[in-house]
Amino acid sequence: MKQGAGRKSLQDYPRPSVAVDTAVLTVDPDAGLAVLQVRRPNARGWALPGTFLHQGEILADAVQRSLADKADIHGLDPRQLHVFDALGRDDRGWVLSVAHVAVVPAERLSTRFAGTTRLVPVDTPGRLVYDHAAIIELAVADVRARYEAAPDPDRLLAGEFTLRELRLVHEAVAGRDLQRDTFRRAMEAQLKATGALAGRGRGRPAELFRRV
Amino acid sequence: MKQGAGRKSLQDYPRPSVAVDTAVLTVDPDAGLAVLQVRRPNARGWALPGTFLHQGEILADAVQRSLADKADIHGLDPRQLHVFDALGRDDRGWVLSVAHVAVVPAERLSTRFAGTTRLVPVDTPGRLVYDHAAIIELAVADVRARYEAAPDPDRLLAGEFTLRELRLVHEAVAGRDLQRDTFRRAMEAQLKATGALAGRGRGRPAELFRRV
DNA sequence: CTAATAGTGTCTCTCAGACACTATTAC
DNA sequence: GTAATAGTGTCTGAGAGACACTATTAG
Repeated sequence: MKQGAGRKSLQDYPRPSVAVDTAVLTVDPDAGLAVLQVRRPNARGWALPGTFLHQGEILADAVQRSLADKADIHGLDPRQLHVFDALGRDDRGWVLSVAHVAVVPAERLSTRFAGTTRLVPVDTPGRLVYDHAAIIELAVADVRARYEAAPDPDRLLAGEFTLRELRLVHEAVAGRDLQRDTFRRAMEAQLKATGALAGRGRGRPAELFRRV
Repeated sequence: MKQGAGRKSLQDYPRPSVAVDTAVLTVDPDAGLAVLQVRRPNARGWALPGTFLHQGEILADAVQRSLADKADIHGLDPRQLHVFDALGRDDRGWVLSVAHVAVVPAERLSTRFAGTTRLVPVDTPGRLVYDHAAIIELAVADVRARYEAAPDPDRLLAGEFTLRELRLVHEAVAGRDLQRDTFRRAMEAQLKATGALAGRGRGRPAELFRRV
């Protein structure tokens, strides 16, 4: 049905609050693929970092702000996953949440607030609020799909790396071992050999590669 | 930065308007894969059907309502694609738009409002407002990916159909010819033969299949 | 009979997976 | 020398693409 008398202006409609919630994933040397959680500010338990969208702010900026505030993490490249819009999902009222995923090297998480944040393996995320378990599942599926197609698309590794280093990152993301020779042949086409050798450690020195 | 004195409540933040915009796709006998457009109500040109989210409404319901109102189309199964949140994207103010895609059989579009709607091939969508060209691209990519993996996942065909009928639908979606024998072998594993024959038309009668 | 469509046998090529071999280092 | 790691040759099996053959109908 159209409005009866004249056209409703934008201001006449009640508006939902819009929030962002982010699954910040990293490859932890101990835990493997892990997700950052923050202590809930006014309640018990843990949650994904999130915030309400401020006026005149785009979603990606809200994600960055929430992580700067809650965990002192900067320079993220968040990707949208899904809008969660169930009516009863937030007891504070009518809140839509735009779920995001961001992948950062573990070193960049070193400055995070120790008492109010934790890193948890994605397979055992613990008891979480709202739709946060579903967000983690979407985030993991997204990152795994992207890492199947390209060498370290989220730049967990710096400029040059050996195929062993690359494979260990991909194994952590995939959550399973990958075959050495098959992995090399799949990735080599998307890499550029530098000619330089890694030299450190035992065994034959490995060649260093760069992304194409 | 946290708020200085006390905790801001939900009501203290200005909120964006939230809209939905939907690319309704169909396979038209003439145009192939086509998208439904509606005349802009208070301006020139054409746009994807959309509406503002009403209070206490979920996104999928807003999509259904906008299509019932603007084109008398019912029973959609919309899927979310992306949130468009650029600040200058809507001159009516601060509006987030959640893009959706829905696929419907061409017959279901027969009741659409003739003067205020049109069906346009997805390759030549014409000049559109806002981000609507981008929404169509996302919608087409989404539907093509799903039709590569499964036989007619959006049920453009009714219960039983021949492999020829199925292939013609998939060719329209893909926008290119598909090889008859390869297509059959790929899809047959995901279908159940009924034993019945189609009988109509020239040539050897084709067997009828159902989805698994 | 011919034309048209359905269904299938089969060849080739590519590629993932797997195994094994050689190459180069530390010790 | 042994242990460890890097790099590669090669076999196998699955599957996509392509071609061609047979099968069944209308006319």
